Amino acid sequence: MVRWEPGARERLQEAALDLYATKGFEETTVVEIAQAAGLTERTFFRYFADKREVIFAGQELFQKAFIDGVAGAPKDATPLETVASAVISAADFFGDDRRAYSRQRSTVISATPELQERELLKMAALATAIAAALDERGVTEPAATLSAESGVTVFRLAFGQWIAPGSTRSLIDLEREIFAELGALSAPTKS
Amino acid sequence: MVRWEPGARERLQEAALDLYATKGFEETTVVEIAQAAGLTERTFFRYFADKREVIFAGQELFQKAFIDGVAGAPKDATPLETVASAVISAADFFGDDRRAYSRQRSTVISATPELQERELLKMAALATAIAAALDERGVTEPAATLSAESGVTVFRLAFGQWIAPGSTRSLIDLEREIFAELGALSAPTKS
DNA sequence: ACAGCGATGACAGTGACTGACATAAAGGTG
DNA sequence: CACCTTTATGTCAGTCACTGTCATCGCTGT
Repeated sequence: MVRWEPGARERLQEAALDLYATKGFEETTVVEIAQAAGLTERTFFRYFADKREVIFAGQELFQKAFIDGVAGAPKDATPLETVASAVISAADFFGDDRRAYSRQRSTVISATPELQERELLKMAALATAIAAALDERGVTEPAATLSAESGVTVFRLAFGQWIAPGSTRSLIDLEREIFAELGALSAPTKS
Repeated sequence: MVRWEPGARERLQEAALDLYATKGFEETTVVEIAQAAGLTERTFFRYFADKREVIFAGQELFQKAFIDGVAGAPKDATPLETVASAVISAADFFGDDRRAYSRQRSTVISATPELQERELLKMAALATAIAAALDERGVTEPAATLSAESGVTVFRLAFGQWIAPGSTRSLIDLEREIFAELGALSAPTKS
């Protein structure tokens, strides 16, 4: 096996993120991305459904980790405990090495409503998949959806703190902390 | 005051929903919507930022009801109770008279990923606004966001049941029921 | 009558995205 | 090695969402 040459897909992804970060999403044309990758516009659209999707490709493994985490949770766990265990186990995907990349990517998304919409759609799909996995385990609605959505929200909050400037704690720690707060929400009023 | 003539904005909204429902969103062009309303494409874009937005215009009052509901909740309520009270009070917006319309609108949205994205963005904005209102009341993060997101999720689930075919119960009832399930989620494991 | 103003139309332009077809490189089969 | 098939890419034309600019039309107050 010779040295790894990045394929067209990888070159397009890198060029796109780079241009979105430097010029801005709207100011970047697909033609520019394609040229930067040494390809044509038409080829771009053979790899990615649209201009937004190039930022979100390759999250299937990460989403699969969530689902597997649900399936692998202890059988006697409550729905929320199940989701917590899945969310925490999926955090392995985000080690310190990915922090800088995640930061750049999130900065671009935060700056672009169009990309935020797409991210919300991905998260909604993730929540739906988690709810379905809970269903497999016998959790009924609406508990399944409620737990799944809560878990995704915790993940998003933890992820936001994880990539915050100056943050140095691990994603797992942050998730655990926020899950604890979630549990405290339904606690009786302190009197 | 003479008889009410629907203005350009209303005609566009009605024509758009009608066409989206009958022909489908992607198959409908903005020119068609404008023609159906007796206007031109250019005028459409003077009233709505894009082809999706025409379906979502006029939700400001409804979102305002949520925020006011948060501000008007009893001072000794927990964050989750506060949000529940807000969500429940905002349900007044959806009486039985709006059910048929809401159904048609939701059917169109469910059939169109592009519209789902926009709806998710609106819901995310609503959750952010609710969290900010909680902040005003002294609720700290991440409890504020967690509560707000939970409340919005409950609303979405209840709304989904409210417009389900054959459904006849009131939105408020459905919301109460699902909030109860949410509270039960963090209950100790039944042993 | 006229000046100003708000709503609309007309028109040209950009850029995302698609379908159809051509081409070229890579690999297997006789 | 000639041949065929597959796969990746380029080319081109076309549609449609969306924008900037300028013209026009009708109303309103003076």
